[in-house]
Amino acid sequence: MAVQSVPTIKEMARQLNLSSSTVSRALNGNQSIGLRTKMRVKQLADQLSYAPNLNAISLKQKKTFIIGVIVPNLREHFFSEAVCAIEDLALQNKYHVLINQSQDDPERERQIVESMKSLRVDGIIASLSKNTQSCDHFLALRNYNIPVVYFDRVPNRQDVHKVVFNMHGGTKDAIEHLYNRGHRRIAILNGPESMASSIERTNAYKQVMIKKRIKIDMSLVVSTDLTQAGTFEAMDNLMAQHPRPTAVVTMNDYVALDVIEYAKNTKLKINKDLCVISYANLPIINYLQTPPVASVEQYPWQQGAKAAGIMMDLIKNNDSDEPLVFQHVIIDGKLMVHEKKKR
Amino acid sequence: MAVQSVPTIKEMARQLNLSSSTVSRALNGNQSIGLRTKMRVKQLADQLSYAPNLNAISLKQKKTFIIGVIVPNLREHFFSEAVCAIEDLALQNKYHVLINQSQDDPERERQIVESMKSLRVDGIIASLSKNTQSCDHFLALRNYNIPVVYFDRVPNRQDVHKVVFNMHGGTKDAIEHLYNRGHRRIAILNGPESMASSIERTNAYKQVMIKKRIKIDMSLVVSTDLTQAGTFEAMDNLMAQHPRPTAVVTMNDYVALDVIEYAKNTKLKINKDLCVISYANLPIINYLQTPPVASVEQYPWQQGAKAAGIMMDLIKNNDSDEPLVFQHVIIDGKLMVHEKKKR
DNA sequence: CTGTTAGCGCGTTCAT
DNA sequence: ATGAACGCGCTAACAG
Repeated sequence: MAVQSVPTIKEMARQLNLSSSTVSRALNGNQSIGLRTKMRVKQLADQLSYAPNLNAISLKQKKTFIIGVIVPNLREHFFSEAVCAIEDLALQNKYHVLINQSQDDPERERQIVESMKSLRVDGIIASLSKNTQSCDHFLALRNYNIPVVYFDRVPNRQDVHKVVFNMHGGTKDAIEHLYNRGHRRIAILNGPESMASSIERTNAYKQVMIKKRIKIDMSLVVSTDLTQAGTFEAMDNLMAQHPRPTAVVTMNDYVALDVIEYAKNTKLKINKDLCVISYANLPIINYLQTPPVASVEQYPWQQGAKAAGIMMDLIKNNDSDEPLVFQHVIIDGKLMVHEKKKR
Repeated sequence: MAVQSVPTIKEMARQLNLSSSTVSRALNGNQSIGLRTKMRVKQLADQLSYAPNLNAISLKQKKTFIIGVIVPNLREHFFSEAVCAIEDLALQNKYHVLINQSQDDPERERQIVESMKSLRVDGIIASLSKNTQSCDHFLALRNYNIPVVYFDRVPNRQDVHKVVFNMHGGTKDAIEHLYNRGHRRIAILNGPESMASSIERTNAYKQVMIKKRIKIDMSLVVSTDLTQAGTFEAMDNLMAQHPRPTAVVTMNDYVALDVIEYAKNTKLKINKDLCVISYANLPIINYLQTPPVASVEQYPWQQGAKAAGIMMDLIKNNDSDEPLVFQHVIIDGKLMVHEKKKR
């Protein structure tokens, strides 16, 4: 058998003795094509399982119908959930989705942005890597009119579109919940200090403490690298204090798991000796013997969906002359109390 | 400010009073370009943060440098891990990765394949959706010379490249481990009957039973839809038997979690009244009060890496005339026993 | 109704 | 050392 050349419009035109534009029109449902011709073309296309070459179409239309998505990683439930939402919405709008993980490496993030620029994606939805300082690589996309919508981990500037979680409100709720349960010495287990979420948690903490007229003790607010070892070390330091904290608010459920593990190892009773509240509300929390007393739900699906929605609007109005307004959306959390199940 | 046109070779040529071919050559490090010109071009490119249009290049070279990846979902640790490996290997080889989730929906899987075909990806790495019966949509890719490598959930045919887990061996190990601990009535909680893994587990089960001269009781081998409700129902039926099973091998860790939850609800002591072994070896297992006694590690990273490796070979030798040999790689599992930690 | 032509951005001859 | 011309697959403007 001779090497089969890949099906193109031109190739089909040759086989059917037509011009390539006729074939093109037939496939695209143009009115002015004879029914008979249309049928012949469609049948052949079917038989060859023809698929139009999007590269060629993109080149001509200056649109790729691809949305790039950059997230730190997909292992975290938060991001895989957000990505699901984005993928769903994009597919509904006939867009393709190009997902890449920065692995929290700024250099890798740069490369990904560069590669998406080369691919001429129609837009990028991104959550910054943990250590990203500058976002020049994202700003350079403006030369190519590629809009960017950030979510969750966003740059600290006004001239961008972003969807953020209301960390201040969530933390306030968490700490007040603990206060209402009688806790006065409450610790915070933050991520790296450079992360915006760490800073906001600390601010919210201070604010509640002031409101409740409790003396602020900054030795109760600690940063970790989010590893288990880091958490154990931080807990060692916290529990060595006098009086020791009776409650701790952790950066996320993964850290909370490590705190619970730490408690197990040191014979502390979770939610009795040490009360835990975290962020995220992972499904597995429900399978734990001693879950945190509560989690601040961050609604990853909604965050992703909102970001994707903004992106769709931006893309669809990209040629209008409306003055560009930067979208800043804030998603409120909700304190989910994990009641002990009874049967 | 006038609307800035996007940087292209042509545009830069205009600004520099050069021809586009000169600019092209300068950017690609062609020897025959004057140093001075080369510098001028590179500087302008830098200033405009020029990025070559991959669509144009793909059109010409008939290569997109994109690898498509199709997985049922990214929520499962197994798949996100495998995807990480693929992404890493691809990036090392200067390939882009296009990840999509079928959400276990065969129709959506079809659409994704179609869209990747249109994008002219250089190859597809796929794990089939739970309910996919026919893989015609994948076979149609041959018209476009797009190679496919399957992993984990693979089609049951010889004329494809695939990386599979040695389910037979893993299950044998699991059941013999249970046998050695004294269990004689061992149940299997399979996924849908159509899944190859379910069938293989059943076969391995029968084989061990025969070898150990235990009468096979097929009422101990049940299928579920993998939901919590399905698992609870299946467990109700199993535990109603006389004598009831003392051990159960579950499809994966997620099902195992539900079995443990079921046990909690019905006051069964895990690994005492009911011994559990599952597949996957999720990180969270280590945080459970009563983890399964063992898990069959399936090495998702290796599976992904192997599939990506095969794909790279296929792509690089795509124009050679070597007779095409279909790669069938089998990854062996390992029974990981979860010892109780002591401190 | 259908064919011809041109051009999207790029790399690659072939000239000069 | 540089420019002109061509073509990848496709659509759209213009012709008939």
